[in-house]
Amino acid sequence: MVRWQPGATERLSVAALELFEEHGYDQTTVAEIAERAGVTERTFYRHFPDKREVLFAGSGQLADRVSAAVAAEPEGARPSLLVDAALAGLAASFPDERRSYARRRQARLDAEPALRERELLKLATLKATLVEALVARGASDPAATMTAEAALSVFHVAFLRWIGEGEQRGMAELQREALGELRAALGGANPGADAGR
Amino acid sequence: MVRWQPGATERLSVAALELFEEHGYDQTTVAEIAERAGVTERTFYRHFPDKREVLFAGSGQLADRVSAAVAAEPEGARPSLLVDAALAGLAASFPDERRSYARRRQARLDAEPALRERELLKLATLKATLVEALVARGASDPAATMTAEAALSVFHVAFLRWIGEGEQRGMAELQREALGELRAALGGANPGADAGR
DNA sequence: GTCTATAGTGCGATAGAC
DNA sequence: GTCTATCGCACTATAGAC
Repeated sequence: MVRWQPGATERLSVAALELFEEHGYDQTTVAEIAERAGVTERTFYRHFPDKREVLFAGSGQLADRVSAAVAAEPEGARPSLLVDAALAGLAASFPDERRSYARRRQARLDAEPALRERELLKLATLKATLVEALVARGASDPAATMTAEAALSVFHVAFLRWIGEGEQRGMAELQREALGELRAALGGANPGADAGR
Repeated sequence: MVRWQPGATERLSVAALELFEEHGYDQTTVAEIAERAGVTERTFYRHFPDKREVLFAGSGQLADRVSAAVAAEPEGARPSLLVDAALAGLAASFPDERRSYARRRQARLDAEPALRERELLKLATLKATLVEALVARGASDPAATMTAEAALSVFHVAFLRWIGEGEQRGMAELQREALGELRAALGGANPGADAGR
């Protein structure tokens, strides 16, 4: 007989999402999550630094993919190309199969301010990762910061639509749409911005 | 003899910032903050819903000013004018006299992830407030969201520079600079975007 | 795996302003 | 009297220390 089943991190995440849906975040104790996952409360804290983190198990991978996508572009590439690469890296992490799970998860994040805070911190961390990757590809400091701000704005808006009720389009298309809207909102047609593609 | 001195909220904020500077956020208990402010621990929680909130006492006013500034613009005004109004409302909340206090406070926010999370939540709330105000002035939904994203990006970048070491320029000028950088980062010169002023 | 500090809540009592 | 701000006490759960 095995001492413990593998995949404790995922079991804890799944158990937590279920319990949050059943009784709400506040009304769910870490002990209950651990019990449903078949581990002790102490073990929960070996896998997650705190209760909020339990719904953010995959956030590290996301940042890694963005870094890799930008790093794959040639040194000194135009910012708009780097943005495209970053957005492509993000879109790859949100295939349509995950949409249903993402909707359930997002509903919990939206319902609980404590989880929303953590989500915002993850997005900010992702933004910092992107700035770092852009600088490594030769972008200068103010441009890298504003480019990352814009890219994350586009991603976030697209993601919210992706998990919106009845939405069928994929992340890549929704990101293209949001990028166009951002350009339009800033008041210019930006002629030639996409001329290189 | 009076039973309690007025201004408990501000006393608690000041005491908290001092204690965080002296011993760090984690090593400061709510009881210590309350004691320095001359109230009990229970009273702390009547002024602030939790420990993190103690450094965000004025955040409601900020949102109110942004709302008011946008609401003062004419119905159906161009988005770029509404952005200018929103940024002007924000800049008015950061006069040079507050810069020194803002630097001390920001140093604490940067040092403590828990406080950083709350800061991000406040910024997101401010963004939502701005979206609401823009929609009330006739902006359509996608444009309002992206405009607010852009405006908050500009504000945040400008604010970080405003409290930067040795920075002398005011918020209004720094916001103009950041807005120009954002437009440049998106790849177009945006001719005519500022023609109305 | 056990123990403990402390964040945060619920409820009741109290004292002053009006 | 009502209203509001404070205090006191008991209590749970988180999270870290040992």
